[in-house]
Amino acid sequence: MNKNHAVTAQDVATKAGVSRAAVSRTFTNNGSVAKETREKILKAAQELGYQVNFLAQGLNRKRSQLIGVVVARLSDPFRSRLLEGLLSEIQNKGYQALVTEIGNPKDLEETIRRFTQFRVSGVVVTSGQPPTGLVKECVQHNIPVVGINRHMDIKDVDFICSDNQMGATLAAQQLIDSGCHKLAWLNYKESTWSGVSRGEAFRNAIEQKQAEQVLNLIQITALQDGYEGGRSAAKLFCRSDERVEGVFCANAQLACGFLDGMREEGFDAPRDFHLIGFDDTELTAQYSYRLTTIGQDIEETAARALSCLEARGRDATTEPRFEVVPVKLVLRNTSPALFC
Amino acid sequence: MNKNHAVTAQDVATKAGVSRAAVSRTFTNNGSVAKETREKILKAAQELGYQVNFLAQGLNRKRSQLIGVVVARLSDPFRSRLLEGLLSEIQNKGYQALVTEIGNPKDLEETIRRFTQFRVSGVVVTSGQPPTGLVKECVQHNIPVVGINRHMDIKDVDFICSDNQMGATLAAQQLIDSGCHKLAWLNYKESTWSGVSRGEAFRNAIEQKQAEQVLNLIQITALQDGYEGGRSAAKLFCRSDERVEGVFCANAQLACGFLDGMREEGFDAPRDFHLIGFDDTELTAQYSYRLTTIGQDIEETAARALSCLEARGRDATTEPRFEVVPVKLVLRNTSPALFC
DNA sequence: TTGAAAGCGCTACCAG
DNA sequence: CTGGTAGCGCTTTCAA
Repeated sequence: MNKNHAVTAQDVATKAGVSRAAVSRTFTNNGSVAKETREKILKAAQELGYQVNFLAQGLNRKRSQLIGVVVARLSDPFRSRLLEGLLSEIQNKGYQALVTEIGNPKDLEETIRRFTQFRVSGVVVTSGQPPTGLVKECVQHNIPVVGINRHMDIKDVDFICSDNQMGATLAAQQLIDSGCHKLAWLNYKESTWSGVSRGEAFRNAIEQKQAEQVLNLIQITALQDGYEGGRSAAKLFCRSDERVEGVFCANAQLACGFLDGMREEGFDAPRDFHLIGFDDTELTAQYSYRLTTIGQDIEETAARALSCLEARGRDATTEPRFEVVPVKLVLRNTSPALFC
Repeated sequence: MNKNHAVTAQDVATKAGVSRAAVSRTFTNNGSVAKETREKILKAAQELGYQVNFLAQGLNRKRSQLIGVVVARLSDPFRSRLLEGLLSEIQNKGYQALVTEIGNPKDLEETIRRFTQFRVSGVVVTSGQPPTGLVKECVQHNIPVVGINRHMDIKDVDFICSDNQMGATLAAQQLIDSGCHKLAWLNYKESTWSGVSRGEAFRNAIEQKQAEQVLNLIQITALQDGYEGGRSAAKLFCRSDERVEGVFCANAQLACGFLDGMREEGFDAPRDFHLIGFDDTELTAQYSYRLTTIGQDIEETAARALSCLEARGRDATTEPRFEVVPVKLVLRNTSPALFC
């Protein structure tokens, strides 16, 4: 077999009877190598089982083919779907994902620091509010940063975001067309930027429609996030005297919880009210929920994120982008299609 | 501010008036450094914002503080929970996770190769059957490998596995104690080792009980995996003449799907039959399912996986471990607690 | 097109 | 305890 020691470019060079510079060139498609030489090298490498040492390569280039990904609460199906999409895109582009989960936003600092220590080629933030200072550090280190479904006022950071405006408008349209007049917006008390932004867009959409007919919009606030938050919100809501005909939720987990909470209280959709959630996940499609949702285009989002990273990697002074990815209305049982 | 160039150990050394060897020592807690010197260095480092370059460090040590994690189908809540647990453990122990998702088992080869190129400190395989040859390659490179919820006959690889035997026995016990005589085992046609193993254990448990009373066990085979697999299996099953009182499923997704499929056909648990699934996830706890499940101890599993990696990292010739993690029965609505 | 050589930033050994 | 030094394996000018 092979010697116990890992096989290096020098080994290949020796075996092929060339310099190790030539080996490097063939493997990085960088300099020019005579076709014949190249083949000799490839053959030798093959036989020896040579593989580039990424650590050494990165050290030299001052840049690894690693991409840092910041995630949180993977138990939320949407978040894990997003991670899945990112992983797939990252791998397709020939990078490797360095994934860090942050429990509380404070961890983000240490995380990003770690990323820089690995000289990552880019950082994707899908959770937490990147502390401005830290991101600046990345920018200083010349590491591109892209945020997904969030926004901050930081120079030189790109953002990819689902079209909350469009989503809210589609939802409002659907609810109103279904004949709902008493509408509600359900969101978590300490919602992220995404949630807030969806709420504002929904309110705006409703206000526009108010020119044509009388509409009523209330706000339901969940004290927790996720499924349980939605569920308790529903129970609390039922105990109030308010009634509502159409509900739009900041995310799918909240929506599923709300639906279940209402069911526990004896109400159901679409019989007693209509319900639309943001984030189309496997869960929302399941028979017991069949939630009408706003579907985000995860593949597109991931693709654009990577493309931002690469663009800014090439030229750090690119004009910061804020890209909006179209969403679509996925009609299911909780607010069914209209047959007019 | 700082010079544009990243600050190196040499910069710190110069500023502190020591050699860069001393800097290295303080930051790796390796050699011995006078307390005073150490403080000088730390201070200088602080002021300069020095951070170890992990690429250089890894290159030297021939080992990075990276741990490779192989995952698949993160859309399955159990899998994403497991990843979450692993990430948390990996980070707590001071490593960073290099996560790769593999679509089909063929990708595993390239993946593991990439891992070795980064000189990872270990590899956790949560999906796919690691091709023996590849794992051997890791072992040759002296990279510890641990598999979770799977098993192969490879020398020098450790395995951590939920106690399928115990889970199946608990499930059998519960169903029988609830008065079920006609039992069924539901699994995906091309199930992984875990599923198969759970099925065998269930069969055994039933057979043991048969000494005491007349029991009947049939097998329901899902043609797809996951929720949809369970759902179609239920529909198919209902169309047959078979009837069943207690069903045990290889995993939670299958179980949820089966339940929904049965509901679509007008049956429900626990009214018409009892149902127990493997994998306790957030989904199974939700009101619309409230599935009785066998709960795996993910934190414990992750902790043991890491501990195996570290043990084998220290001494590659450790006796291969096959560790079994206890599970527990989580009683919910689909097979409620007995009050005897 | 090719090879020699100068590092990338850090660790670890060895002598002092 | 400390500093000098020899690499780790690769990339990338620079001449030839």
